[in-house]
Amino acid sequence: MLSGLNLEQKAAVEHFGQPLLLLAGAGSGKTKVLTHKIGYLIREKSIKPHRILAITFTKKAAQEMADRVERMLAIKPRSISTFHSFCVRVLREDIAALGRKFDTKFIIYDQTDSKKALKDILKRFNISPKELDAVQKTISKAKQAYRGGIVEYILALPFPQNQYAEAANTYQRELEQSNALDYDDLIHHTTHLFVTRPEVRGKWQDRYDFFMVDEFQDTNEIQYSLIKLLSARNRDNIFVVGDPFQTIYTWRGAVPENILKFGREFNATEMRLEKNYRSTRKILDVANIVIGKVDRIWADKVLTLRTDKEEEGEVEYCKAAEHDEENRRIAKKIMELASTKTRSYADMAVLIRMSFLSRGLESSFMQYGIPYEIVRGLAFYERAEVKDLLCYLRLMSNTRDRAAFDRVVNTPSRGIGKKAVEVITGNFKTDWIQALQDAGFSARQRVSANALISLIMKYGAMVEEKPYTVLMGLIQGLNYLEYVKEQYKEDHEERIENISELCNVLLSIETKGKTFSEFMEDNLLASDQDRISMGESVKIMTVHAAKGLEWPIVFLPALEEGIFPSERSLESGAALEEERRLFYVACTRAKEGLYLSSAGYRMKFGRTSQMLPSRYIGEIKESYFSFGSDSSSSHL
DNA sequence: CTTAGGAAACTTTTT
DNA sequence: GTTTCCTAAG
Repeated sequence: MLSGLNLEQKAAVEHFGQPLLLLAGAGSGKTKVLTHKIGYLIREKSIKPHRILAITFTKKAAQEMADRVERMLAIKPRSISTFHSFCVRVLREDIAALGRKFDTKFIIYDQTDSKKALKDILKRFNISPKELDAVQKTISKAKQAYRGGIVEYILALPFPQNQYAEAANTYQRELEQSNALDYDDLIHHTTHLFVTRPEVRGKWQDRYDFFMVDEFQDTNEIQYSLIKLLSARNRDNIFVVGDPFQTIYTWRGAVPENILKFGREFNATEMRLEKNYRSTRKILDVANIVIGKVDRIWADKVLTLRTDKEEEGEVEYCKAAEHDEENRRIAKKIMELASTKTRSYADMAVLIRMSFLSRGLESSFMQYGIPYEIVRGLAFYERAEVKDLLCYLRLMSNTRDRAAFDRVVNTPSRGIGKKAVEVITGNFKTDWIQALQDAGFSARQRVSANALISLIMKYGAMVEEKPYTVLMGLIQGLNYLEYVKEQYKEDHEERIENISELCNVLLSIETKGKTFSEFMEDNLLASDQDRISMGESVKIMTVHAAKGLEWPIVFLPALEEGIFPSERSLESGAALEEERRLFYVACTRAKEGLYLSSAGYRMKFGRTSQMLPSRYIGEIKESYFSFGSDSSSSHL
């Protein structure tokens, strides 16, 4: 269990009997430690595999850990999951104990669903839609803080946030009515359950003997509380891993100080991994230069990455006149590297600060015939035609789902517009079928409403088990393909392609015997990383999505003030610190080659504006090398 | 209630 | 350059 580990890694694996805080730098082999630790606990400490709860940041990380453990021990560990999927597991079992309208078939609202719902509510409360993001953020903050009631928490905030309390309350009631939870609710309601229902808490506490949390710097306040609650009966059997310098999620509530808090409150032993096994020397030098200056509270936690690698590796910076040229140069470099036989396209990734940057890269890669793949969120499931159809299935599966109802009720148009929907909403008692039945309509609307009702009722009973069959019937019943041809004249072929792809996906779900709800849940809890294919292609993705991953060759384009660091971060010191950490994360993804670049001019909102090279370039140049000032491309 | 057309707003980062 | 919003005619 200890073979192939260095001294520090070994010490962390063998440590037992007291909480352990492991500060693990980028590429220092922390996944190795985590998996060997699981193996060690099972083999040496006779802890049952399913009694070890390991929390990771993404499903992909969980999957990878589970695979490695399985290869090592031929045992499939069942309790490696993300915070969100762990909470889903708890709630599927015990949500009734909350004493609300939810039942175990609750659904999860994604960002779009919850934004739509909230937008509607804001109208009713005469709050400007401009404040939508602020309201959503406030609600999220209230849920993450977990100080009793959400409404009370918001009321206690300063103006104008305290004005959002009523809207927040309505939002929560609507979610409940829809049997729906948003991402924050998953964790909030679970914690609430554990706090208020000792018997539920006790049951879950007793299920586990050992706790592990990865990426601890990215936990938020409520996740910390949740872990503390869960481990209360086994306070010594907890192991957390983190790196304060890879904190890149404070904007969504991550509290890196949780690392310090954990050290204090759990009286944890602290260990470090500073030896880097990933990157060559030049790459680490660059990363260390940029991360050099950090907040004082972290002064004694600084990890300086070291390597024994003989190879120097390559770091290059290239300044192009404008973004098209930059993209062309990247494409050329990729072609050049790929032609050497030692490199394949799959060895390379382009990491970007903002997703719109992928467009230019995409068109230049297309021109050069470079196989590429843009890794991004739910793109496919967000296509209008795909979402329409899925919302029909959602509504069949859960006739309380308001977001699905709103989308479906008049798509394709059936004469039930805004006014009519208001009438229906006023009639809502138990579910949308009932509301449709009870609404007073004109004769024509009655006919369409009844058609919709019978369509939903016809398939309602079988949608879970036979989603593909239902989808096919639905497309027929709605004459949906005709509607798409009519509605989207220009690109209807592509859209029909998408629908056909959706059919394929649901067919495979149906053949595998998975239910529709399981399929939806999988998708909603998946991370960007879960959508990366193994294919022979250059991956283009955001730096955030690349966290925890590595490639031999990494390109970092658009290193310009206003892009990286981003425009919005320029006003705040804390935000700039986070940009710096993000840049550090980006650099440390590379094993052998790191290609930095910027452009002098870039298109923004369809206008060309002048750009200055990022401050990070300046810092690297200054402390690293003599640099031909006119040369457009330099080796470091 | 629907549709078409033009204006306005818009880009961080995501489980 | 693209998506969303708004208005007015049918």
